[in-house]
Amino acid sequence: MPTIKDVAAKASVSIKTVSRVINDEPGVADSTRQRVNDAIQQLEYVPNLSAQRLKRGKSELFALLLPRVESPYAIKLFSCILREAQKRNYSILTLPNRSGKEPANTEQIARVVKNHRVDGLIVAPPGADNLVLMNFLKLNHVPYVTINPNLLNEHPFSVESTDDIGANEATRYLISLGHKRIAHIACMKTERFSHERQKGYLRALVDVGLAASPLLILQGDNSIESGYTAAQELLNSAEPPTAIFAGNDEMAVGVILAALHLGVTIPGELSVIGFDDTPISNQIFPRLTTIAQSIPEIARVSVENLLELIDDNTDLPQFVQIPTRLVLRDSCGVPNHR
Amino acid sequence: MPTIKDVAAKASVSIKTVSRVINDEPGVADSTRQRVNDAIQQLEYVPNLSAQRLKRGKSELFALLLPRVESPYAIKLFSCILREAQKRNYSILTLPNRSGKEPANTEQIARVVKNHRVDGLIVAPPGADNLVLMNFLKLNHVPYVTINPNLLNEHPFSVESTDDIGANEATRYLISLGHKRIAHIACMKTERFSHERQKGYLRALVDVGLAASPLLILQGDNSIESGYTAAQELLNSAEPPTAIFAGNDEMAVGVILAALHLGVTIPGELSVIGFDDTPISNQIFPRLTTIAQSIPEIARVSVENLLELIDDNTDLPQFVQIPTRLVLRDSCGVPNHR
DNA sequence: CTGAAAGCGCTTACAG
DNA sequence: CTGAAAGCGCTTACAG
Repeated sequence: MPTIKDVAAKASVSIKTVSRVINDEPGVADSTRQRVNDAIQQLEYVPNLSAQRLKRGKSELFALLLPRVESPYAIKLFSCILREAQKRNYSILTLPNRSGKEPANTEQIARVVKNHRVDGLIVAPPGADNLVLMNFLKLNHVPYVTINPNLLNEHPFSVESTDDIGANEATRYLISLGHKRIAHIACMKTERFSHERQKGYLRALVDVGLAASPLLILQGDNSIESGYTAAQELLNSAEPPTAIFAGNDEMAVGVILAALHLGVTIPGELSVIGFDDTPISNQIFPRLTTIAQSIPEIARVSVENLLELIDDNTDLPQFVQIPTRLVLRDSCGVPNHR
Repeated sequence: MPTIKDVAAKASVSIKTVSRVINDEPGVADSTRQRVNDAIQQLEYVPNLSAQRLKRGKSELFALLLPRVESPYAIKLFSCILREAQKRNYSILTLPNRSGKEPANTEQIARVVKNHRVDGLIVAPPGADNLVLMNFLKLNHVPYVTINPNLLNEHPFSVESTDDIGANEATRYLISLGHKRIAHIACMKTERFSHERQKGYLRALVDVGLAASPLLILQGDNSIESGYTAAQELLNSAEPPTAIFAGNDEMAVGVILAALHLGVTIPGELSVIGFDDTPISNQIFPRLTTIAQSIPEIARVSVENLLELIDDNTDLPQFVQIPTRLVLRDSCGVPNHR
């Protein structure tokens, strides 16, 4: 492959001048710049990144700690972060995060981070809960941002969605349709967002003077199956709800399946609303009304603020919430008397 | 950060000796090796990869052209390739591939490949159909392997699943249960695997002397919705099938939803089998019997053969098929007379 | 506006 | 078994 020397020779200039052209530095005569660019074109020259990195002492490389790669949330996040990084000429090194607690894994991640001299880390959930690793990053002054951490105030900068407000909006929407018996299937207790969403749900009920019955709040585990089981229990109870707010879309899908099985029509006899706007929510029948997280926004804010941390900007907020929004589809309607 | 010089000074040896220890080269006295390792430990020294790459002229970096990052297939593939690469001390650079045909995108990918001096590329579907890019790789002698390309014999090395055999096994399984009217919902025609799967289906019917009625073969587009529509048409026809082999799991899920809507029980009145063993196939009710592709195997073979290509091994097969396997769950049974 | 020198942190022959 | 020298392909001061 051609090097900077080859270009310099071809354009009859010094390598320094070629370097100026490559890096868009001022102080090169237009005619010279033209000659150099021609030489670059002809030789199909592309700078060697390793050499640039070595000299600059900057890698222009982010590491992305991406656990549970299989979830649609993680994938969407990944592709959005990739795009944001690329806009800014950064590359992404993906670090798998099997089990966040395993010390061997932490050790390996630390090594890779040092080995590649990454400029900063983006820690997707549940990576931020690995405090050993987070501590390593702090001790080694590796800038990092966390997404949706369970422990707030432990990190230089975090991003999350307005889970509380989103859940509140979902519930208020059901109330506005006329529902009075609104059930909630909660996400796993270990997730902070699960409590946020439940809080938003409860507040909506209280605000309009509806009683929040413990009989209407069931614990799920985020899976389709747990939504299915919970919905069966609710629909077979003495006083079944007319609407169910599921803590996430998977469980909402479980609710739809249970309703189909029991011959309960949606949205005629039961309204269902989910959370996350996962791909499946737009593919299931009926298409699911849900609360969308703005993952592109989360990605953008993560990358932008990581760059701020790298530039040692100290007056950043410690965390930012990205607004959710209600996505109206076909799974909610006015309540029916059965 | 400490450099090789710091380690050398601390251990009172030359940097060359440190280099030998880092790279596990022979010809270092055990006591010296020990001293160097102690120094490395104390300084928490990790070699600078950019310097190593620059000197070695090897990047130990693969690029992964990963399109449609959102599909579960792509995600699984991604995480398996990541794992395989890491085992061999290779890093993965992920290249987004918006639309495979866009020339600007091809240009950008070509630049990044050169810029990073990647040792080789893994091209996930449908990247391999971008012949402009594949040609660029060939012209620049960048080794690459393709996964599931639509054009075979165009690439140095390709991996795919035994789509034909898998579909054949699925259909034979339904036949073995006693089904005689077995429908097929085909995947998008533009995909070669779609034809392979249909071929396997037809061969199974012909082999036992069952007629392959065109009324029983419907065209889908891989989506849940298209499976739903096709299943409704089939189940509402004069002579409905007792079993449906869907070309992929998404369409099989559509079949399940349609059956629920029409009050057709599964597997009592209708057997359904899918293809791919996507996560959803194990979460839906009833859990879906399907044909699994071995994505870990595909990843392993891709990475291994890419390394062979990089080592200039010329006696590789041009393509390899990875066996599929039947995954028995709850969506198939003996046919019922309605 | 342009360039010669030094050096980033390693590894590759080579010498002893 | 160990090391001094050269150089990978760039950029960073500095000089003119």
